[in-house]
Amino acid sequence: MDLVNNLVDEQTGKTKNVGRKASITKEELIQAALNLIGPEKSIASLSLREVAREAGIAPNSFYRHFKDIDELAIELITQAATALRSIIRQARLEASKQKSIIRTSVEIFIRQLDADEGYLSLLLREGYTGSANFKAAVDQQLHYFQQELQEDLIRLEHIHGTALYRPDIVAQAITRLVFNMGAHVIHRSHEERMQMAEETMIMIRMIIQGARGMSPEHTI
Amino acid sequence: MDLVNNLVDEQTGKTKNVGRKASITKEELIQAALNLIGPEKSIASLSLREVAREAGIAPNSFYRHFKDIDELAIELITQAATALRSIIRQARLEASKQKSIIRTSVEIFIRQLDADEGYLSLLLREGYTGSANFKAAVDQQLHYFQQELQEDLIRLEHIHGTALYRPDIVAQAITRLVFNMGAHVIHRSHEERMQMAEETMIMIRMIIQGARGMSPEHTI
DNA sequence: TGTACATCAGTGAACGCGCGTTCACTGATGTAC
DNA sequence: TGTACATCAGTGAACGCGCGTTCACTGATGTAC
Repeated sequence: MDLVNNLVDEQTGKTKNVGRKASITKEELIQAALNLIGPEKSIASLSLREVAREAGIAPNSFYRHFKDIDELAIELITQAATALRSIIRQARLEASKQKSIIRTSVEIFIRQLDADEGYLSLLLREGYTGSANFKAAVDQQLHYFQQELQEDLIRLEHIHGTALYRPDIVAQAITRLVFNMGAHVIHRSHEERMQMAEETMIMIRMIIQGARGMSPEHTI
Repeated sequence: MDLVNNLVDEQTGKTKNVGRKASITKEELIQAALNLIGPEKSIASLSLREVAREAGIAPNSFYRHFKDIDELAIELITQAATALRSIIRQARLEASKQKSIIRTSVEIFIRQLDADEGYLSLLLREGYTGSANFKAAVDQQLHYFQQELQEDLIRLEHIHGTALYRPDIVAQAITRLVFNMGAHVIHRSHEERMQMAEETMIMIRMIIQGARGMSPEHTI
C-alpha cells in the first residue's frame, strides 16, 4: 500500500512527503492507461511498457507506483465502478423528480454514455471479458442498480395503487436490457443511440405492463 | 484458398490429392485452438505457436494451412456460428411440437449449453469482445434467431386469437435476455443454470403479457 | 510393373521484436541539528 | 540560516522469454510414361 511515500498524518490528516517528490502520480498512470484503452485495446492486452511509454516514464519506474500491471487494472476497475455508481445515482435522482422513471433513466443513461467516453464504456465492454476481479466489480454495480431500481418500482407502483408480480425479476430484466443496450450502443452514432433507447423503453414498458397483469392484486 | 492442396475435380466432385499427403488437417488445427480456448484464454490471445504446439506441429508448419492466426480465428467463428445456427433450429423444431414455446426453447438452450461446452459458450463469450469479424458473425446469428422467433410469435398469437404490439421489439427483447442469460450462465452449475432459466422464462412471459396488453387489437 | 519426376507438407535454425523484470545508480527533495 | 544526511522516484543497461515470420531443406506421396 505504501508504494507511494505519502504518509497521512493521523493528527492533521494532511499528506506528508518524505524523500524525493514524485514527478508522476498513480492517477497520471491510470489516465495513461485510459488513453490507450479503446475499441481495439482491452485492459487485458495492456502492457506495462505501453503504459509507461504513454505516461512518459521508463518502464521500470512503473514499479514505484504499482506492484504490477494487474494492480493498475484493479485500480482502474475500482475507479470505473465508482464513476458508474455516481452516474446511476444521478440518473435515479433526476428520475425521481420526473413523471416517467423509465424514460428519464434510460435517457440519462444514454446522455452519460454520450458525455463520458471513458469509464462507462470501459465497464460495459470489460464486464463480459476481463479478469474475475473486473467481472465481480461490474456485477456488484449492476446489483446495486437492480436493487435501487426494484425499490423505486415498488414505491412508484404503490403510489399508483398498482402492484408488480416479482419486482425482483422485473428489476433484473430491466437492468439487463438497459446495460445490454449500453454495450451495443457504445460505438454507434447519437441517432442510433436514441433509437435503441426508444426501443429499450418500449421493452421496459412491456415488462412492467406484463408484471402488473400477473400480479395477484391485479385480479382483486 | 488453395493453401491445402486438395483440388476438387469439376467433373466428379471428388478430391484429388497432389504431392505429399497432409498429416494434419485444418480441422485438427481448429480443434487444437478450441482445446486451448477457455475461461482465461480468448481467441484474441491465442498465439500461433501455442496452437502449433497443441496440434503437435512445428510453428512454421502452421502456414501450410492458414495464412495467419487471424484466418484460423475466422474459420473458428464460421464453424461456431454454424453450430449455433443448428442449435437454434433444433430448439425451434422441438418447441413448435410442444405447447409452451417459451419454456421449451429456453430449456433447450440451456440443455445445449450443458452438452456442448465448445462452440456455443465460445460464441456467447466472444460476442462482446473479439474482432469486428467475430462480432458481425455473432450479430448475424442473433438476428436470425430474433427473426425466426418473431415469426413464431406472430403465428402462435394468431392461433390463439391474440396479437402482440411491436412483435419485432418483443422478439428483440427476448433474444437479448436469453443470450444474456447464456453468457452469464456459462460457468455456473447446472442448478444455477436451471434457476436462471426459470427467471428468464418469467421475464419473457412478462414481455409477452405486456405486449398483448399494448396491442390495439386487445381493446377490440 | 518399374522408374523418373513433380509436388508440397513438414522441419530446424535463425532473425528481430516487444515484453516483464532485475540491478546498481543518480540526484532531487525533505529532515535534523 | 547552513550543513550533513536519509529517503526514494526515476533511470540506463541488461537479462531471458515467447512471439511471428523467413529460409533453405527433406522426404513422403502421387503422377506420367
